[in-house]
Amino acid sequence: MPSSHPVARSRPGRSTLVAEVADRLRREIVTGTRPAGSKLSEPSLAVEQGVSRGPVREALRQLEREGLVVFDAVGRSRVVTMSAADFADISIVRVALESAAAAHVAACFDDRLRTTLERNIAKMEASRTLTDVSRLDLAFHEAVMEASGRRRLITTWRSIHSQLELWLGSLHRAREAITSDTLAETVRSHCLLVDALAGGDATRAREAAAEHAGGLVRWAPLHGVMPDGTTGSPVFVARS
Amino acid sequence: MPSSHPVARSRPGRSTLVAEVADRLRREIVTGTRPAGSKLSEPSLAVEQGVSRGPVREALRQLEREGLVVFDAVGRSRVVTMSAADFADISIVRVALESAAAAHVAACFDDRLRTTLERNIAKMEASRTLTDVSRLDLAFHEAVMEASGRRRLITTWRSIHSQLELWLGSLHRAREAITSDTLAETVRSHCLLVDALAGGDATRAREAAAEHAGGLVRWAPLHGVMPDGTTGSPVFVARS
DNA sequence: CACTGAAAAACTGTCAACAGTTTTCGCGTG
DNA sequence: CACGCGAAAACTGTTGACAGTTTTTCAGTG
Repeated sequence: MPSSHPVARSRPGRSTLVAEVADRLRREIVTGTRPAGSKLSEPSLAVEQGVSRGPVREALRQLEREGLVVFDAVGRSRVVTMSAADFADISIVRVALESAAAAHVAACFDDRLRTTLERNIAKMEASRTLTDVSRLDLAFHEAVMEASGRRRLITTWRSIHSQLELWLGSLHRAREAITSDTLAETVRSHCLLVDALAGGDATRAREAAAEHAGGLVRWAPLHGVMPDGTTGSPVFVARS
Repeated sequence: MPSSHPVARSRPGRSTLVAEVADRLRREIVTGTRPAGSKLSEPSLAVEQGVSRGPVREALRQLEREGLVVFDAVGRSRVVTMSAADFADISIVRVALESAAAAHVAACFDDRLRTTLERNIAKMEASRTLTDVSRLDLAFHEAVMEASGRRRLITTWRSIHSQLELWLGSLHRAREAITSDTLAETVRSHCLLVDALAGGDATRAREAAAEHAGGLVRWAPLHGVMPDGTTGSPVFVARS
């Protein structure tokens, strides 16, 4: 297993330049090396990364698509600034997509998937940092999405993937340890989801996924630390 | 009301060159002027549209994001080829997103929205071609999505918008007339959705939206005409 | 000291050109 | 006639340069 996230590189066989720039920049953004709101000028990035403006331009557009970079009306780009409201926004999309995927996965659940997921949960139990848990959580859901076999569901989910990483990362930088309570709750929640998926009932799986992802919404902002370091009350998501 | 679709142009104040190319190309693709599978070479497009390769390149990447263009492993681009399975795929995402939006819209439904939607339905009743109905249908759902006020829900929905247009367009070219039965059913379905939204019950609204969008899945492929002109049986979507 | 305004610096949009690779085409051969 | 095979054409990835515009700097002024 690779140590880096299974991030959505561009097409595999392709020229690696724009992908390299995008990967490096993505990492710098999600790790906080480039803080929210930082200016991203093409010439600076070009010399920094030792390439010309072309690839930088394309990389920035890709990161825009991933929601990590925003362009203003004049064409200038900055690292996105996310508020709790934005996180709620993202979570709505996440819940929608993961619920749909769960309903389909329930219909094609097999032992191979069970093994993958349970192995992931086992690693989660052995984790001691939020960063590790987060990485495993993302991998867990990536596996579920892929199991659904619905290509566009997956690509759409991936398009918000990085934003989740960014938000969670900003949370973790403020609070790296994880309590055994939180960990146990996380593990339990994932086990429940696996059970629901294994049950083969689409409706139950859908609801379990919604509950699971919704749990994160209720939990994450309650740490009270916004990505910009300020504290604020989370904007809430109406649950039906 | 503008005669052209309220398509997702790039940033408004921006340089219009890449947006222009993308818009023109998009129209040519969804209208079938450029059939599925057509090669799209940067130099040809550049001379055709009287610009250099740069803007063409960016426009192609944007259309890739919209799912209208695909790149192979070598970097060559073609107009996407959609199968009934792809349409089912897209519909899954659509149902997921529109259901989520409906749940949120139910909580903030007002008379302004009601007027917009009912006016749209009225125009629909007066339509005589599938093309017109489709355009109004898309506008209807765009209005609902926007009413949800969830930015990422909207942008994500927009990212599959063009693919729906492409699929429906290919269907319509094969069969331009619309029976009064189909029209009545369409209108009825939209009215039901409005009622559900107006009801203020998130769960009911969510289900109504799923039912509504799901109806299209069951209906559209049954015309039996695939975008490439062949006939085939639709791949089906498991409903929970 | 705050403020105005012009000059300078920086940045984006666009273009044309080059290098390496892939595809296409036509020719010769079995 | 089918089939390799090599040359030519075409295409993508990348670069550097130029024009127009925006932002920043800074000197001069009240």
